[in-house]
Amino acid sequence: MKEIINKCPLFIGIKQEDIDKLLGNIFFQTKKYKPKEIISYQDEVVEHLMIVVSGTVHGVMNDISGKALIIEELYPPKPLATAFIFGNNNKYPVNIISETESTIIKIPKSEIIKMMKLDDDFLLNFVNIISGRAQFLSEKLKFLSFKNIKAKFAYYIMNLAKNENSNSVILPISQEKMADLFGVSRPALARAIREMHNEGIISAQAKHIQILNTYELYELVN
Amino acid sequence: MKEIINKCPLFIGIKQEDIDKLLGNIFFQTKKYKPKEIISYQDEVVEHLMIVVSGTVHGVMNDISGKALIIEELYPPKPLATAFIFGNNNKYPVNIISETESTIIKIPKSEIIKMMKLDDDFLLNFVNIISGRAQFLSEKLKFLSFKNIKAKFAYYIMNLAKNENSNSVILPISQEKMADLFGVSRPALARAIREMHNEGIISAQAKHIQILNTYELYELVN
DNA sequence: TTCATTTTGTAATAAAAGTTACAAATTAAG
DNA sequence: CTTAATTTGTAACTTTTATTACAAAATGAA
Repeated sequence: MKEIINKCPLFIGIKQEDIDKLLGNIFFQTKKYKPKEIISYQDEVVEHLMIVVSGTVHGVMNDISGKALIIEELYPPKPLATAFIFGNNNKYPVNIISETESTIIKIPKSEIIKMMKLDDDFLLNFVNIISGRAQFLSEKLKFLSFKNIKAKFAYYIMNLAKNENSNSVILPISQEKMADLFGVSRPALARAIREMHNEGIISAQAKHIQILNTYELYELVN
Repeated sequence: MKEIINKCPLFIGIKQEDIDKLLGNIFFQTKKYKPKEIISYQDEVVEHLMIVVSGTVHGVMNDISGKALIIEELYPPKPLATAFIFGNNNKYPVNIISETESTIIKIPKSEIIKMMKLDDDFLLNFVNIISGRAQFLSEKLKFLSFKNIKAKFAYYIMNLAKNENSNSVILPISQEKMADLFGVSRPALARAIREMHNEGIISAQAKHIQILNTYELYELVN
């Protein structure tokens, strides 16, 4: 179990002995769950930091018909709902269900604060994780908030081009996956690409995209 | 200036003398900016916590043509880009521009950590703010991922009804704001509500909504 | 190389949502 | 209570996207 815990993002960069000291100074529980057992309910107030140390755990949204929509899969040594422990709306965004037999460490909120004060690295890790989450969501939201598919694709290839520092890029994923990332249908994405091609803004040939008119591409994003 | 600072969300609940002690123990700059002066650039690495203490500051996305899209307006005593100081992608998501004459306190990253260790309430405030940000974004993202406006509205009133534990709810915000939250146009939202009303799923009269067919409402969400 | 599989290109049609504009209803302020 | 301001209801029309279906091209495995 120790090997699992010190691979947990919360303890990255902390020496084994410091982790032991940290965990020795606080109160926490280790709890086992059976397959399909509910670990916590959507909208329940989050009182603990939970870390999966064995098994698989699912974040699930249920509808009334009993159909379950798996939102997230969590494996050891992932901490759970880190960004939902504090804040003004600290409730589980989904049901948390043990998929297999699983073991979970539960650390109460008050003890987390203690840990942050005891160890600079833990503090930094914790703050980094939550911040990273906000940043990821912010980026994702930016995508969804573009007004149409052309804008999304324009933004996407502009980012690729910026990283490559070149005017021609090779799409690293299939249209299918890209459509999924953008939250649109695949033919609609293909059509958007085709139209941008026909308008002379880009030259598109399968995965090979060349930016022909940077100005117009920028215009599309807005 | 003191009165401004102790109203800052980061210092809420901290006694004036403790705030003084806190700020006395760390290094920070106070900087003045002229109207239209750029405070920091999009994609620049965030090195400081900035707090607006006078004037107005804009978060702005620029396109190549020079047109500026104001993303956010910031007034005293708002802290700036709190969720972008730490994390693995800690860059300004937008350009930060001083709209008027403005004064800004700049606290280096390392000093923030010091402050978090010096004062429990500051630590909690900071963690609460970035967590709240992640939660806000997560909620917003959930909305955007529903397949149409009816689904968004159905989910929204189901949540209200669950909290109220009743079949009839009173919308707590205007359609205008709701449309904004959903990322849709206001008339389109009004139309969706009207159609659901005509279909007998709900009864809608201004802010008063009554759920008539729970099953169909659930169906809409999926 | 050849054949099966996956990915991409395309089109027609339907559904959803945006835009604009204005009237009716509601709310807030004096 | 009256009036102004805000919010809500509605309609016509346009744009965007989804859906379905199939052909062409690219890829990969035998």
